[in-house]
Amino acid sequence: MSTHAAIAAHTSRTVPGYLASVIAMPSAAGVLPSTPPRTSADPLATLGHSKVLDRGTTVFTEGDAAGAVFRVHSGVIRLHKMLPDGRRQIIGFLHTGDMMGLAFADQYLYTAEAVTATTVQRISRAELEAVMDAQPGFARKLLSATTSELMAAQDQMLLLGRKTASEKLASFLLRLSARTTAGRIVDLPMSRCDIADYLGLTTETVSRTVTKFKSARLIRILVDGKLELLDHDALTDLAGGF
Amino acid sequence: MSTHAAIAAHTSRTVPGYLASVIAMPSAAGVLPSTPPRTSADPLATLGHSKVLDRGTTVFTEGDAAGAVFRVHSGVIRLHKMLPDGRRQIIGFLHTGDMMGLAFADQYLYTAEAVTATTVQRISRAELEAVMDAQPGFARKLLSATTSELMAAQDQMLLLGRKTASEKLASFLLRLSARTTAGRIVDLPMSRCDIADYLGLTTETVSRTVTKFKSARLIRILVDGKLELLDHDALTDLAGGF
DNA sequence: CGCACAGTTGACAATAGTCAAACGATGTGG
DNA sequence: CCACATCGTTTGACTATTGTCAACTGTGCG
Repeated sequence: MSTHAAIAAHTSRTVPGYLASVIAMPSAAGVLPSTPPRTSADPLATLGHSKVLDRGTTVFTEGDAAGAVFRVHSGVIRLHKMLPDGRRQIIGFLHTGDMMGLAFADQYLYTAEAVTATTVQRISRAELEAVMDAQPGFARKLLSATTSELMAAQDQMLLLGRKTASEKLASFLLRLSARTTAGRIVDLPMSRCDIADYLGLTTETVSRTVTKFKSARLIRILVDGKLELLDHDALTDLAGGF
Repeated sequence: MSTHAAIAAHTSRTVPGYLASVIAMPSAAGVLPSTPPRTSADPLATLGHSKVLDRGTTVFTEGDAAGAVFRVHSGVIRLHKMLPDGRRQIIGFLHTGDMMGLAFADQYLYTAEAVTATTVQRISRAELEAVMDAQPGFARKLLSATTSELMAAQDQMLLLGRKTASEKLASFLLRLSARTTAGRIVDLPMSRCDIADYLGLTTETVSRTVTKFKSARLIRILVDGKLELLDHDALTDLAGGF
């Protein structure tokens, strides 16, 4: 179980807190050449300030006063919740462009930590509110992003409640591969323990299932935390149409 | 397992669909006497039309073209997703005031069915869009509601991924009781199978756990699908601080 | 009255968890 | 430069929680 366990961050949490909203709003860097000059630039671009975080750093902790939202500019962040005895459930992994901490309450509802070295942009609640007031379309963008995140959360409920270990791992790998443009190569920056706590399994079960997939020639482990999907179709069948 | 199983409604669903957003916007009936006349009345009140649904009726099915959102005026609705082999995961139960189907995509991502006799208000996407255009604050209300729903989904992930059968049932009963004002009496309109598919368990395990709670004097079964919480504190401990 | 169905209970099986040991990579200090 | 410590991962043996299959009970409805 979670190596983190130990003393659970069990602050008072009767009040609903901030929650994550993944906002797909790629930074200017990735603009397609064919795209005409955009009429509405990123309204958050000039707000707040950026921070560089080492691997393992905590961005905020469940129960903390929630004064700001964050946007990931590079790297991977994990969000998790904990039970009093230290059992951990990872709520999601955030990549470049994703936002976290968006909500209308006064405490964070989960902990955010850097899986890899990351840069995040901190935007205070006040600033965010100001943008929503100034730009009528912005709230709808946030709504759209939050809605997408909710969809993902519902898929995850199906996974956690009804899928077997193999199905969970297959789904996880396919989702990661769908996220990256690079065909069959998947980047796995997180530990087996992180994967386990995301899929509702133990490290041992994840490890055994990975070994099973290797033996069945479904995947191949590469160097540097990368992995190749050898049989996308078989994995898709396993994952249950997702 | 789900008695529903049989032939799974396995339509094409590569395109992301509509998703649920629970909108706490109590109807005029429940206005507090102390509340001053509200400046902004329910902007959806006059839209669409109401339908009365029998117990068991399907409102919409996963994969259907998503042309409208719905608001529950009375009764209880369940939302579920299915795997190709018929395994079912209930995503949530909706009560009076809750909305479903809100999203920015063209297919419903889950099925909605009436647990009890219900009345629902159907609002077309076009009408909803029009309200968002006309009332700048409305998108933010929807955002707030969607955000709350996402918080609930994240709690459910923790439950599904990390809690034991007893902890799941205790959490479930406490959530239901928190929803109703009537102290220790909880209304359980859904079947054991529904509860099982919501908690990621089987009917048999739910039944056994209920029996265990009865033996331990934690709960008492009443007539007509009602139940009394005899030891709220013990249940809270069991549920893991929630 | 009896059929149908939800719920309960029992016996047994299986998936995943627990505990433990060993392995490999990485980094530190002698 | 190598020994050693540490951490993440893998593998094994065993356990246990939950699922499966099946029978039975109780309740409501035709």
